[in-house]
Amino acid sequence: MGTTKTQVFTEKQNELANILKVLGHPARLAILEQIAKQDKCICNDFVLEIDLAQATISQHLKELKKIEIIQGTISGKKMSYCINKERWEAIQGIINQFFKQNIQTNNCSI
Amino acid sequence: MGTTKTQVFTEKQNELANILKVLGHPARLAILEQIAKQDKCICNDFVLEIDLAQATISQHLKELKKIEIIQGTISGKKMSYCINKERWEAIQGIINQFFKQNIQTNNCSI
DNA sequence: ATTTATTATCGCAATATTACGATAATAGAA
DNA sequence: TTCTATTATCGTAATATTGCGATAATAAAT
Repeated sequence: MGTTKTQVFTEKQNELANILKVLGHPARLAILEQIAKQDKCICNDFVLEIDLAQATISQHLKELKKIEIIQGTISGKKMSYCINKERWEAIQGIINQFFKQNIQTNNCSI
Repeated sequence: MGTTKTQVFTEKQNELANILKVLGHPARLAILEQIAKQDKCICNDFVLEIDLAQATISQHLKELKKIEIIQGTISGKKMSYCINKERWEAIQGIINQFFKQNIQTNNCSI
């Protein structure tokens, strides 16, 4: 227990759930917002802006990298993170596809 | 520890993160899909469709109710769940607002 | 009144997540 | 080379989540 029973669900459901789960943390949203609007995006920037330990920020960055919504390049001793715009839009698309499904509004008598 | 440091983030970030977190589970996506497309939506329907114990389904329904994306009405001894369409669309809007923020694409040399 | 069907809740075990200090690893500066 | 800055990773503690069986609660059926 404690583990999600992924075998029970479709690939699509698991994939979307995983994306949403990663996005479902305020620190990760804050990081994304900051990367999106800023020019130079190194990990230390986040540490200065967001009141979390450097180790914690680094962990969150790793999660975001896993769903490929951001990517990092090494530039000297610093790390430069940026949005993977294609993936960003793809994710937006996947989410919207979910929300655009037809909703039966006549199923409940409210 | 183990707790998200919500004080550190904006109301908006926490709110969106919370919504995404709830949506970030395949069982809850499956439930939403089933409610959305079906006509009669009682808890037992989910138990028959989704291979999870009744107690587990009930718990997931509770999570979904918390963000008000679904609502339930008692009809006899059965429970009728349906999508809260207004909220559904509002959530879609909140998510899209996040994704529509301007992305600096020239921040990383890739 | 008793039984049955339906759903919520409780209590628990297993696992995951969050956060952080300490430390490693690396590159540039002195 | 030695020091410093930057970032990742390890280990760990606290808490949260997931899932389930058992049980409670309620309404309908018998």
